[in-house]
Amino acid sequence: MADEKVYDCLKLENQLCFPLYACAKEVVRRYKPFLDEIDLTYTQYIAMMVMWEKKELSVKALGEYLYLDSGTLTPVLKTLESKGFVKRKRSEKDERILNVTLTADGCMLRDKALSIPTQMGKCLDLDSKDAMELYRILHKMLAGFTEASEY
Amino acid sequence: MADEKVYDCLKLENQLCFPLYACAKEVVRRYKPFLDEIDLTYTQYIAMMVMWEKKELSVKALGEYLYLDSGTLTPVLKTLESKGFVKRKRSEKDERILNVTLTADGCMLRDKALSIPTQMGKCLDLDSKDAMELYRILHKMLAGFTEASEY
DNA sequence: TATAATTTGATTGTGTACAATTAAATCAAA
DNA sequence: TTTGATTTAATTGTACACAATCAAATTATA
Repeated sequence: MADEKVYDCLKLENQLCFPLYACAKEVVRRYKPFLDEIDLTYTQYIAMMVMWEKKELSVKALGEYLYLDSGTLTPVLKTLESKGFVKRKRSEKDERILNVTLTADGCMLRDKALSIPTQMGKCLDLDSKDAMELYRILHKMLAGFTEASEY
Repeated sequence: MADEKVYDCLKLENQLCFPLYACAKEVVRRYKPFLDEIDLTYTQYIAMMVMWEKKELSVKALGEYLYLDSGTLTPVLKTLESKGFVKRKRSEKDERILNVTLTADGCMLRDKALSIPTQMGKCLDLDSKDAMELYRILHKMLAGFTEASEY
């Protein structure tokens, strides 16, 4: 009686959220040895990815790309600035806006990071069909989230 | 020249890890309003899921289910104990082992949690085919991880 | 133009995550 | 059986993550 079927929906193995949560953590953990070599944490790495692409960006815009708020980004960006990879500067037109720009050192770091995606790909060993499916489904979910939060 | 194709592999949109990381965070965030009602955080919730099923467990065994180490679990379990949902007690046979047991209050919480999986399911709005695919791929990845870390 | 509302980051506090170290207990080998 | 290795949690330190609040600047409105 203690293990009635009513409770099956609360079993860890029947959750979709849990493998998502656990996988995300494990993947970030697998990144660590590679990211250590370029002195970045995972959060710093994805922030740099956007910086490499955009060169200059406000904290707000960066946060929208990364799904992170200023409470998380402020310390991350301060660390990246102390490492000399980005500069933080208030906009002259609107002092509420803080613009983040890539430095020469930050730009050079891009070349050091080039090998990381391939190395990670190997260590996940997911066949390309599954990888594409996973990519598709996750982006579908994310799209649903941004849609739902804008009313 | 600044945006050569060599760097495409470092674009955020070409990563598989990033939507995984972002989705996991968003899903946990979506849980919050529901979990607030039973005074649990997400980590506490998944710990309770295992406790509801197993009734009694060592910290180590719990950590293996959740992919979490004692550095994370110790404070989580102390909080759950302070809320009266679990008891922590050293094993008499082997004092290195700390056994966690479900209390009557902890057991009762299970009924309050019953509606959460359904409510979350609605708010993710993923069709069942995609949900099954996602479940399959994530578990495949997790299996690959545990395999790779046992040598 | 005052005043109110909004935008934007920063700050604060709580709660994970995890590596590295410590400490205690148990187990294994010579 | 004593020493050495292993197991198991706890502790410490660093780094997110996010809700809530604050503060400053800008924009909109009466």
